[in-house]
Amino acid sequence: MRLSKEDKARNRDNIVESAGRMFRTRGVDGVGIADLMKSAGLTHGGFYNHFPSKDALAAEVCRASFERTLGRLAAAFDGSDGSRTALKHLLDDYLSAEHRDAPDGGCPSASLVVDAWRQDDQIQEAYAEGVEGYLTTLAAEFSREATRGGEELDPAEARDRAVRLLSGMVGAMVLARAVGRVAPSLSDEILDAGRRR
Amino acid sequence: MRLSKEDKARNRDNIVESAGRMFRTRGVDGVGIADLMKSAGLTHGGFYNHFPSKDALAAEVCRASFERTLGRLAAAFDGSDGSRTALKHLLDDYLSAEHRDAPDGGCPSASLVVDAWRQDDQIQEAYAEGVEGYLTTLAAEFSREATRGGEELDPAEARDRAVRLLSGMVGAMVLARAVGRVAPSLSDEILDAGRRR
DNA sequence: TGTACATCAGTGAACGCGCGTTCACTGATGTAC
DNA sequence: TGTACATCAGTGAACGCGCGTTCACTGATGTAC
Repeated sequence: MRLSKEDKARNRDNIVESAGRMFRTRGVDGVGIADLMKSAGLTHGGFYNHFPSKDALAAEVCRASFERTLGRLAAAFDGSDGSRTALKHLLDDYLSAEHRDAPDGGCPSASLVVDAWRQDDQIQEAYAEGVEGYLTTLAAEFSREATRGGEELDPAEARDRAVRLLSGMVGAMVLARAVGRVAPSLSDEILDAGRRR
Repeated sequence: MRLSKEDKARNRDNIVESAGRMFRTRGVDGVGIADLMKSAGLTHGGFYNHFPSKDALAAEVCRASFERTLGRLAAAFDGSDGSRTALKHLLDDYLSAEHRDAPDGGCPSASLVVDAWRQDDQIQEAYAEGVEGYLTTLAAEFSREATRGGEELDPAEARDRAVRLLSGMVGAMVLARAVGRVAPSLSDEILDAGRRR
């Protein structure tokens, strides 16, 4: 029962979408092909009509996740009204209990960081591109806010701050998740301290 | 061929030691019982004479790794000569290329952070205790340095700084590792920016 | 536009492999007398 | 202190399971004429 091109494309999107949610929650190793195809409403055998391997899917998922969150980030910066800096707003959203407890729709920098380290290079490639995108966007916003405040900001310094901000956010998030089930108050404390940055 | 108690204890120590190195490098899921027993000079069947399960070993490894690195940290703080703050020295050591490239002897906060998140609660328990130990030690050193400098430091503020320092270090390290193979210069940049903190 | 045929997305069984765990066995160690 | 027996650490085969991947098959879609 061959499907139309539109149906096939929709199925492919569904696979990437649900794999994206599952990989971010359980890690690439924590989700089987059968799991993820079932969650997309299909059976496991058809997987290879869409992707050459699980690693290739993971790389695509990484790309797609970064693309979406980067888009949201850029939109938030563009729509910023200046009453409160957009970067402060980002920090509060990022280091929230909601984000910690729902990795599936959240930032791939934090949820896929170890998969990028330990899995295939394809995934690391997509991950590194995503991180670079984040840094560029963050550095631009640092510069924009400085300019708006009438200050001068060396581009290298803006970049430096972007790197430290991302490191701090990712570190706080992975730590908060790593103690979340057994030490919830420590986990909250880590998020709180990060927000007071 | 039953072994003496001393031999058995030595074997057990060897297992914890080599599992510690392997888990930190490849993750708990990345190392099989057979692998790790072989690396300790034994065959896989004997594993269960020492540990009730792989998760139990992982928790023990987590405890042992934190204990050792915490001991080193405390010793470094005690032996500090004050010519350069001990915390600055820690930051330089921690965010070095050597530490990034050799996770096996390094800080478990960074290398086991995702295992603590996604694996069994036993591991998370040991991990959370280790993090708590780090934070206590770091906060005490913040207070000590402030006192030495003739300043007043609110304990809550010292603790806050400790949390942010650890988040920043762990975040920079996991990010640097996550892009290290495909984007070595970005990886170096992340470590450099963290050290300039 | 209609027809005949090739293509190919999805299905579900199967393959081969590695994993965590169990088990019967061996023989040196520890212990009761 | 010496002896006889129980204990138990290590060995390596085996078990059961789930995984990534392959494959023969089905039948609707796409296409050549």
